[in-house]
Amino acid sequence: MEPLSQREEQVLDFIVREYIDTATPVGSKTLTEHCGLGVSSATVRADMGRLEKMGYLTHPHTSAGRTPTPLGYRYFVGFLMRETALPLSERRMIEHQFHQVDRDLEQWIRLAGAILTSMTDTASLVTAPTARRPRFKRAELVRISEANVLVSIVLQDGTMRRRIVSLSASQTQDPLRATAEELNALLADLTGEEVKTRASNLTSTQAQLAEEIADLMAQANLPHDLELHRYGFANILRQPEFAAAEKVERVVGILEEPGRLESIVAEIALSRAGVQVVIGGEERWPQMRDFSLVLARYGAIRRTTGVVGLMGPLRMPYNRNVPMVSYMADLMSRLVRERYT
Amino acid sequence: MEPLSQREEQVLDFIVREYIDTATPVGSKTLTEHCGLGVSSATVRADMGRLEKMGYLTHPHTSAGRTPTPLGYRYFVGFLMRETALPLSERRMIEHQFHQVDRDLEQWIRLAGAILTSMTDTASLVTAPTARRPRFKRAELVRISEANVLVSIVLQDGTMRRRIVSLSASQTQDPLRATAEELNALLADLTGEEVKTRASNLTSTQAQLAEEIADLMAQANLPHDLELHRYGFANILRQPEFAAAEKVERVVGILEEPGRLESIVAEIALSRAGVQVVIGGEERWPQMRDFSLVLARYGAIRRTTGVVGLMGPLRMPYNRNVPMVSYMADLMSRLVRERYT
DNA sequence: ATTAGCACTCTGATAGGGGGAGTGCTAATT
DNA sequence: AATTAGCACTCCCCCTATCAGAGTGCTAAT
Repeated sequence: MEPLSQREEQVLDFIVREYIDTATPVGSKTLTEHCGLGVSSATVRADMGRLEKMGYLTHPHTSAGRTPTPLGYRYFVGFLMRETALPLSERRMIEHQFHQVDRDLEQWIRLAGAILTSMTDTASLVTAPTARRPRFKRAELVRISEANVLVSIVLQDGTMRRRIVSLSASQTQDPLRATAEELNALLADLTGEEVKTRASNLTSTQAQLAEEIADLMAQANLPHDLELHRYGFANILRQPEFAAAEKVERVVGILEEPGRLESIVAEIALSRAGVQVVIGGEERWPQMRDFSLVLARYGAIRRTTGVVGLMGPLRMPYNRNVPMVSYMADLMSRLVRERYT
Repeated sequence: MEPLSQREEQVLDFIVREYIDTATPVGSKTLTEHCGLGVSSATVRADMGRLEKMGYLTHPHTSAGRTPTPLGYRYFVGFLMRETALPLSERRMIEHQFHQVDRDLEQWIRLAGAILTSMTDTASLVTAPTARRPRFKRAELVRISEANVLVSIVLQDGTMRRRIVSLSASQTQDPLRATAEELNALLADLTGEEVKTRASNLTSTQAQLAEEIADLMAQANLPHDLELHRYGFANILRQPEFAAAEKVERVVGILEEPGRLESIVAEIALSRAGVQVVIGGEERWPQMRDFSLVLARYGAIRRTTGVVGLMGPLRMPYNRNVPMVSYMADLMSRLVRERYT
């Protein structure tokens, strides 16, 4: 693939920006008129033809203007859109809102989602920060009935899990409390796998409970247990590209299928640091064909990390949304570090 | 309002059933042909006119057939649709699926939602069973950093809450554990209000923690904290009445607005026992104009109760869905009682 | 390499014209 | 008094034709 000439880049750049703005295919004439490129429409047409052959643009049909392909957007995000910092005034406004709110994780998450959604007019995604390799902190055993015990565990990152377990030997509350204390001493600060191996050395009731605990800890790491909070999906549907009914179904389908978005988000955001932009699913997630994700990890690196980001149509203002997500991730990181260390 | 004659009832009955089936307005001719009413179309037309004047039917426009109004559906549900039990074969199938699955509350909830959705082709709503007036069981204090403590509480019904609290006086883990034990002894089996009054008699750290606990318990009772699980909303959008874009937005809007559905569901289902059918929001919830809810409470009466149900378009097969929800509520009640008592 | 010019293509909006389904009314019938 | 047949009327929906507009692709000239 030969590299793009400077003018071709300018043309692509303008088409992407214009299309993001107007949602209508942009033709050679409007292009030459609106951007001060000193060439005629015919020249631009030739460039457009080449860009199309290289896969950066498409036609909806003969005789409509060009629209960017996912590849075109990717080129734009990678090479053309120089990333600018979020304006100070907006940063101030956001921080102000965080100061208004209780120092409470759940509230931060909700606020982050609400701010992202309202400032970008697309859907936002936020997870709570969790430890990469969670470590056991404490377990609590509550007798619910004859043989049934509610096992609730707290991990070092503050994550909680619970499950009702049927014990093979029934116990009253007092011995249970003793068992819990023993387990807490034995398992403190262990990872899930370590709990599991430790379990094999224990006796009946304790062994059973330890295995349940190991299982709960393993579950906490599964992507579909990520607890991905979603906000503002109605905004996506307001975009003109989702006027068609079958597109709407695709949105709702992705929204609903349990664990689908979670695993995609986990894979993307946890793979690398910095803002990740995934446009149109990139062969890896065909059901995301019509969507772009702008995600960033936040938290204390190598310890507790969460994800914030956006999901929207391909045609989204990347040059605004990327700095937005980037700033929000920084802010959340700062908050988490202040709180958890 | 004069009562309906027998033939008028038959006409209304047929129109509702036919419209539910076909989603197209039904005219006088198709009516006389398909149902063995021994009268001519002109007679039926007269009846239809009267039914329309009384508010049970509408026209989309002159010279289309009639469609039921919300009032028409309500009459149908209340007086015409005699409720039949779910066929034994289906009951068997459902129970079988519950036996396949671990005896775990979360799994039951997910399964109930999935079954309701797949067997009715509409959206389903399920909440976990919670105590009407939750009572404190145990609290756990985990030191997270200098002055911050993770307070996690378990209520008698197995509900869990957590919050990070900044203590005025910092403490190490060991005194915290002692504090927790003291609090657990002091607050055992108290309701939220009782915890609150008890808090005023305590000293600094304990008082602060007890107040946080009372606050957490109060929050657990707020409708928007209901944890309403939603399944199959994509099914609603497949219905022909939601082809229009602005209707789709209304669906997603209701789905998203935090706490909206929760409070509606709470108010309806917790008001009375038995299956509650709310058609078109009934003046009370105007944003539900286009939807019907079929909800039922389940659980151990006066103790732990949850809600199962359906949400769909007005035009839904009530004669199938009501028994469906009714059966599911019975089944869940049985499971909960087996488990929790 | 660029450009002006031109033929061609496709969309989207607009208007017109049946066909069809269904109503509402009236007068006749039972 | 209720029912019915008949008929005029209304409105939707689908199909078609038309036309302006926008944009392309090609070619020949610069």
